[in-house]
Amino acid sequence: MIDLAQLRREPEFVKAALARRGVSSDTMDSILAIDVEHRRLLQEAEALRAEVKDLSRRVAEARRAAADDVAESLAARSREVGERERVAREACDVAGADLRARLLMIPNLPSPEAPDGPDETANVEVRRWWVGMDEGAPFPTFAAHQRVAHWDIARELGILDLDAGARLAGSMFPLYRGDGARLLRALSSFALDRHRDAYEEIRPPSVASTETMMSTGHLPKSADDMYEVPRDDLWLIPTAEVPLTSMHRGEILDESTLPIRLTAVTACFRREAGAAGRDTRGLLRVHEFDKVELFAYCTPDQAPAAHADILARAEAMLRDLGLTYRVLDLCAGDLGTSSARTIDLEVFSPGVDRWLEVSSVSWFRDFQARRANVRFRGPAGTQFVHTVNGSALAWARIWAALVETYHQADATVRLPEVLAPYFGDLTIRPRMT
RNA sequence: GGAGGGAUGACAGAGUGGCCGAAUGUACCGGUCUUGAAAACCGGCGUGGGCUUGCCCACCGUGGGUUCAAAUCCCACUCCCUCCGCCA
Repeated sequence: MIDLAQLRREPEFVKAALARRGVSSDTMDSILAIDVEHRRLLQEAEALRAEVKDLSRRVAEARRAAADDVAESLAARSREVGERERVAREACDVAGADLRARLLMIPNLPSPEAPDGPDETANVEVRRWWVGMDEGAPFPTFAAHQRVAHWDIARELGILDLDAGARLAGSMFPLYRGDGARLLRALSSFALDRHRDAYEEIRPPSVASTETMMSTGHLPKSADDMYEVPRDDLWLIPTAEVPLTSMHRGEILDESTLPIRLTAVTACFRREAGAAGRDTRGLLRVHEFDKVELFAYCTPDQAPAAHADILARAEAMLRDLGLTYRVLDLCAGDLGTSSARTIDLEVFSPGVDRWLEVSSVSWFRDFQARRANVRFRGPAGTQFVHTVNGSALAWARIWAALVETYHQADATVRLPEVLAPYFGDLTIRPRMT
């Protein structure tokens, strides 16, 4: 949630920032108008409330003085004022609820560093990396055997059964088998071990309450993108960011404990409601995938370094996996609701000949912390923490990129050395069954 | 799923209708004392909101209700503990 006090204090600044991501100035003006009205009603209700309290106090005094008739007349007056207070309070609550509902729909202010632009076409490519680049090698051309789509390779090797997944849950719910399943397990272990030096491993629930979903900004705006369990008022998490952000909800942290850095592997569930039929072959876009997330609660001062650390770790993993990737600085118009700045990592998957998003490293400033009410106590008093997070990494697309990149001329897949401790024999051969 | 007990400030723990936003202890911060520290003593010490910055309002798990007045009474819900049942 944006800071209402800031909106009042410097409305033109906030409007200008939000205009960069398509929020109209009229929208903000109507919020400001409701805020004025809400405060007027609040003052009215509170003044009446104070009067009721004062009268009640005098009732008690009169009772103590055994002046029962005085007490009764004071009580009668208080009843009357109380009735007016109830009316004022109701009007105030209506305005307050309206104000809050509108504020919840307002996205975060983009960071000044985020480039201008209306949508993903304006994202800025910061750099590319490929094996051998540092030694001056040109962007790879990829051999013919690398130009085979992962779904074809996977069928041949028997490591992915999309038909079975569809039978179980519908299309875009992949079922991995054999070495395909084992590869996912290896990737998660590889990532979690790698970040153990600084990030505490968490295994959170895979579902979250409506309140929890509100904290990260996924609700109310993105309800259509998530799976709901209405009977129990729960939602399947679209990312570990959701539980990790709420882990310390409502707490006041001691500054000395910051940054609190966490990592978790979870299944991530996405309905992909707006993307039906687009880029959905194979593992390009699926409803469920595993992902290792890196996350930090930090002070505003620590946030840039924490954000950079997550980006550096995600990139280092891609390099160690020997995958070709590029780094995109998301423009203001393409940022997620809660984010002030986001750097995406896209891996190049030669068989499908496209860049696939495998990580999104975001800095939310205090937007999520304000919703989740996570603060810290420092020398300057109590203030909201900053949250940052990023994937390291999303496995379905990494799986696809690995299988395509490392597809050999002999039809096997030869995985990168870095996975040896987790996968053993790095060669995936056709299943003998 | 059933029965019972509980939820109060950083923590512990009083408070069962009326100056209770809340005793007391611990922790924490400042001071006195001390060569220094400890102890002792003195003082301070929750969060958020509104405006005429001194006042007002809200917050005792959450949401309703009763009352002139609710931490306190009533109802529902959530979570924790104990026991029973079921169970990977």
